Amino acid sequence: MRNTSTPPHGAYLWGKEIKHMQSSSRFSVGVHVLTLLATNPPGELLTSDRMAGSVNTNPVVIRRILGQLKQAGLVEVRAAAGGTHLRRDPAAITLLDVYRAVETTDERLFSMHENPNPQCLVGRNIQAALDGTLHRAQLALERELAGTTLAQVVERVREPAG
Amino acid sequence: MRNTSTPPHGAYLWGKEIKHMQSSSRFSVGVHVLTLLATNPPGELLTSDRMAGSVNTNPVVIRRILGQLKQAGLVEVRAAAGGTHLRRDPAAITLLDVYRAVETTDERLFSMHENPNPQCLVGRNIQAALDGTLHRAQLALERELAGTTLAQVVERVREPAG
DNA sequence: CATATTGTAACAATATTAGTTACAATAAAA
DNA sequence: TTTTATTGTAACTAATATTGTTACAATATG
Repeated sequence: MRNTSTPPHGAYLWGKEIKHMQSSSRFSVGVHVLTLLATNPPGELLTSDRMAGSVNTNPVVIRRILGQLKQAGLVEVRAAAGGTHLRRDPAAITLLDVYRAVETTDERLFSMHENPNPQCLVGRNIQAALDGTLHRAQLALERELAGTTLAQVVERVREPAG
Repeated sequence: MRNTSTPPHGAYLWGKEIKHMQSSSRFSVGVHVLTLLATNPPGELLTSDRMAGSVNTNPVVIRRILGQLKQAGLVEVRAAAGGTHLRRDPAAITLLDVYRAVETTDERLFSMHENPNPQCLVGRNIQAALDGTLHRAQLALERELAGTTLAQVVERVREPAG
């Protein structure tokens, strides 16, 4: 019998201790929502119900993601007879901003098995041996996401061919 | 009521239609196992029980991953009084090989919400607008994984400081 | 004050993962 | 040939994440 009391596996880089990285559709929904806001006539607000109609989901799902985008400073949400609008120029919002805003549970791409046997050379050193590569892999991915702005997405949505 | 019959969300690039990308510890366990095999005296075999002792998990978990590594041509597994040994030089196995071998359920990093409203400009074009960036992000990550070999991991395990 | 909207709790359904037990199939060794 | 250790795999549990849903209090706008 092994691992009866300890958690089965754990996180990789950058603090927090949550288990899985479960890439969700939150990221694409987040980009969708922000694109809607960016293409909305300036000054006008959008309700979660309207946005849910475009994404084709439940308004609560939109509100949950809006809450994350709000916390990241990307949007302002007004209750009551309100709605949402962007707080930054679309050219100043990158896909990495969105990714980081919505993928809260575990920002790492790789999980590590938690309790390798320290009496074994490999078990003792495998984590440190992998750390650098996995970190670089994550950075490479984030660099790509940081290279696309919401303004560019809007442009491509407006001109699908070009 | 929306989306009552269709699956809630779907995969992104490259065929297959499975739902979540749930990055597991299978990748790190796979690398751990291969590192054990690479540091094992040549000619000798390792049993799943021995490897489970180093990883600190159940032998069946090891055998499941060995099955995937075998299918990818990285190891040869012999039943009975058997065990496992590498089928390639450690310098000819990259971390991308391992990643692809074990992350079978969904090799994509990003999922897309599946049924955006086609009557909306954004809903109609958001997928295509995101496709290129997400593809490049995935390629950037894979390029990093392809840049580290099992031989390098072995080296770092043997000399943790350098 | 009336009202539309947000924020959030609570729950169901689904999926993935790690861990576990059990056992038939297999091949090496005695 | 028999014994035996090991693999391969099915079946199950527990934990967790996610999406969708209902319900309703809080809120601010008009």
